[in-house]
Order: sequence, then C-alpha cells, then structure tokens
Amino acid sequence: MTRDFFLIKGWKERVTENSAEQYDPGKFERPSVTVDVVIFCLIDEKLRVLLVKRKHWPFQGMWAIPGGFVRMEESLEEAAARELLEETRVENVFMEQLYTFGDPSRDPRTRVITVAYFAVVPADAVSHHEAGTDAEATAWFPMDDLPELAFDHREILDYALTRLRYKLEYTTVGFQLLPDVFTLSELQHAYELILGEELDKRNFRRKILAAEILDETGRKKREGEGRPARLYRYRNDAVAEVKARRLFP
Amino acid sequence: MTRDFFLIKGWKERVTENSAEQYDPGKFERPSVTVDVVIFCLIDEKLRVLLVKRKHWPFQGMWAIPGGFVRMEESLEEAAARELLEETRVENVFMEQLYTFGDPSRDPRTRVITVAYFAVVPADAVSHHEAGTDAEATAWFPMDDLPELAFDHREILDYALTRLRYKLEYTTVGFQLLPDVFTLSELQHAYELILGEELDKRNFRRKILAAEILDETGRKKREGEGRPARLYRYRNDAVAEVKARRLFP
DNA sequence: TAAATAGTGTCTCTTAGACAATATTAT
DNA sequence: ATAATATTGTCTAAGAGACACTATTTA
Repeated sequence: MTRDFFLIKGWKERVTENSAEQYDPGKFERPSVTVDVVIFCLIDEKLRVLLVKRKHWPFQGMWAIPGGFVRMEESLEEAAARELLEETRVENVFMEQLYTFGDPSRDPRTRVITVAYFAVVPADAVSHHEAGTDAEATAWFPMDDLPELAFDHREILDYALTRLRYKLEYTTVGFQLLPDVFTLSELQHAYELILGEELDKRNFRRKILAAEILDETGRKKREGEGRPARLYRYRNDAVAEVKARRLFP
Repeated sequence: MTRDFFLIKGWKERVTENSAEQYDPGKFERPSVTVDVVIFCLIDEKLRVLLVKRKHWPFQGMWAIPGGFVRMEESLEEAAARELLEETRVENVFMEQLYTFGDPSRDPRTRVITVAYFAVVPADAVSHHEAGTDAEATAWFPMDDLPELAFDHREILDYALTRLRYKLEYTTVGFQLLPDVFTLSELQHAYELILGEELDKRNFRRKILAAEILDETGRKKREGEGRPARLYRYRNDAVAEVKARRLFP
C-alpha cells in the first residue's frame, strides 16, 4: 500500500534544533505544575464553591481555589482527585479537566502552570459544613457573592461556571449535585439556581422525563407542607447512552 | 454587607502542610512542560495533519505531532503559536487549547506534561508542500491513513478530530480551512471531508446562508467545467456574534 | 377549608430532514 | 446538443416555548 502524504523540506532545517525531540530534558529551567480544583456544591439555596484562605505570601489572607503541586509519580487526574479528597473527603464524584492556565506572570513566586479541574459534589456528601470563626480556613462561597481571589482564580471560576452551565444543558452533570433520591421540583430548583433563571415547570418535567434517565422509587417525600412529591433516582445505567446525545435534544 | 458562607475546620489542619500555598517552589522535582500543536489542513481532497519524523530516541523514526518545550518567559499560547510558526510559517490562524495530557509514563525520558493545541490553516497559506524524498522531514498525513505515532500522540489526534468535528457544527471553524474567497460547493465539500459523510446540498446552503455570515463578492469562479459558481467571503465582523449562538441552530 | 406544593395537556412556531427540477456555462 | 456543475422550494415531522388548571396533602 502506498502512503499518501506530502513531504516538506528546506527551511525547516533551520528551526528544528530547539524542537522537543532534540531537547535534553533537565538541561533547561522548568516551570512548576499545579492542579486547581473548582468544587461546586448546592448548599443552602445557593450554588457554592469551596475556597481556602491563604496563610502566606503571595496573596496572603486572600481566598483561593484549592490546589497543589503535581507529584512526579501521579497523573493529573490523580492529583486532582487527591486534592478533592483532601479538601472535601469526597471521592468518586463528577470531575473533569477544565483548562490549563499558564501565563508567565500569574504567580509572582515563579513560573507556575496550573491545570484546572472542576468537580461537582452532592450536598449530602460534604456532610458537616459547620459555621466557625476560624479565619484561617476553608469555606463555601456563593458564586454570586465571591470575595477577592488570589492569582487568576477569578478567571478560572468564571470559566468553570460557564462550563457548568453549558454542560447542564446536554449532560447529566446536574444530577450529580443532588442526593441519591430527589424530587423533580428539587431538580428543577437546582437547575434554576445554577442557570440563574426560572424554568417552566411543565416544559422542564416533560424534557427530563422524555430523556428516560430517571427511575421512580415508588416512595414519596413526606416533609414540609403541601402535596408530597414523588421521589426519583438517577439511572446510572443510562449514563453512557445519555452522554452521547443531548439531554434536551 | 454580611458575607454568606460556611467555614470548615477540624481535620483540614492535618493535610494542609503539603498544599500549594506552603510549598517552596524549587524544593521538589518538577515535570517538563511541552506544547504540542495538531495542525489541520485540507490538501488534495483530504483532511490532513502535519507530522514530524523523530530523529532520536525515544520513538526514533516514528512520526509525532510537532511540539516543543515551553520557555520560562512565554505563555502557553505564545509557545503554541511559536511552534505553529516554526512548522508552517503561518500565523494568525484559528488555534485553541485542546487538552492537557499528563500521564506519568507518557514519555520514557522523564515526566513530561503536554498542553495540546489544535490549529486549522487554509491550504493556500501553507504554500509549497513540495513532495520530496528526504525521510527526516515533515509531512501532511491524511487523517484516515495515519502512520504509527510516537508517545500518546494517536490519542491526541483522535481527540483533536473529535473536537474539530464537534466545533464544525456550531462555530465557523470550517471557514478557516478555506481560502479567502470560496464557493458554497467548496465549503460543503470541506464539511463533508471533515465529517466523513455526505450532506444534502439544499439543506446545507439554506443553513449557511441563514446564518448570515457570508458576503457575496459579486464575482464568479471561472475554472473547470460546468456553470460558474458564486464566490463568497467570510464576514469577519460576524465572528463574535455567530460564536455565541449555534451556527446551525 | 385554606394554604402549599405536586402534577398534568395543548397549541403554535420554528427547525431539520427528505426530496427533484431548472439554470448556466464550456465543449 | 451534451456534459458538468450551480442554484432553487416544498412538505412533513419533531421539538421548544408559552400558557392555567386540577390534585393531594398538612395545619
């Protein structure tokens, strides 16, 4: 079989001497690489993000997205999952790579390239978010009322929120923010909190049910006033299938 | 104004000692960081990608996506643009970050994390792709007939193709593969080559024209057989507007 | 029985896809 | 005239959005 391709030659010879393949790794100065994990959660009627208060220079006293340096023996995903576990004690939740931020001046200490991830965790998984007075701590900030952030973390958060809203429309990421069983009103409420707009109840329910990704538990929610609502559970067996097409086709 | 957030304390104290903010950069071993640029082009009736043949260990003699180490003073985008310029002498074309690949074993030399970008260049910009016999060279391979690739570059290429096809549907990236003026048949042909399927001529033209992103040049293409086709030009002033909504809503 | 929340159906408009005949040019 | 390519419109089906009333429970 004859391969069909075009070769290029000539001027290329001039520039290849500093290309990657002839580079001796370890000869030049290297950047540091971190992972930062944007962790979303629905708590107390708001979409919130987990932030940590910095104790040291630079940006001492300012809030930052949790993150840490990538270890030599772990993958990026492992590093991100480790950070998530350390900060929330949660694992096996939705997490995906968001974007890599590498502006040379984003960290005043040295060149730091950060691979940002974003995760969503159900509120009942981050069990005890007791309010405290310890100022050197970790806190769930509402996305609509963020403090001043360290580094370029505001930009990262904005991008993460854009991605979350976007994925809400064509994936099942929204279900990951809710407990195992939930009512359709709770699901719609979660969508409304994240999108920041109200949705029509009938249209919302029609679309969700048409996607055939929910199972009725047969049980009903019995707390609060008003008519008890049916409880649904997310059909895990439907994940792969649903991710291929749009949730709202 | 009272800020509304929850503080978390307690077990966190145990794990913060190796978090990023207390890390002394330079204390630990650092990975190398490269950018790899997947460069697509429509040449000779095929969607092609630019590959370089490796001259040294590892993967000596195998083909690889062009790339190189990120310099300490340049941003990731600058590094990617520099690689693109070095390999193709082209600049100011569509390019965006694709994904960051960081498996610890992806490079046998050392830990190398690569930030992959993908670019599309019009065929008339990479002017002279003269066929040659120099085996240590650069070549445009058709995406449907790729050689064995070095590192995890096959995975990167597959992902880039998926992204390109996806973006074809809701952005104007397809126009970037064509010369400044083009006919609707040529545009449709480009779409068909990339998507690997035939499209209905009437529906395609209706959608493209409905998007109102093309200007008629008033000229007609006069070469080849058959009725001469109208020549169109992409409306650059429409970019921002069109990217917000779907090209094919 | 009043208050609160859950649950349900229709109409219209837009869009997507299937489908074939005519128009213009060169040879 | 013939060959080759360009250009154009209609019908139908599915989905999206707007819209209001009834059902079930607790206090």
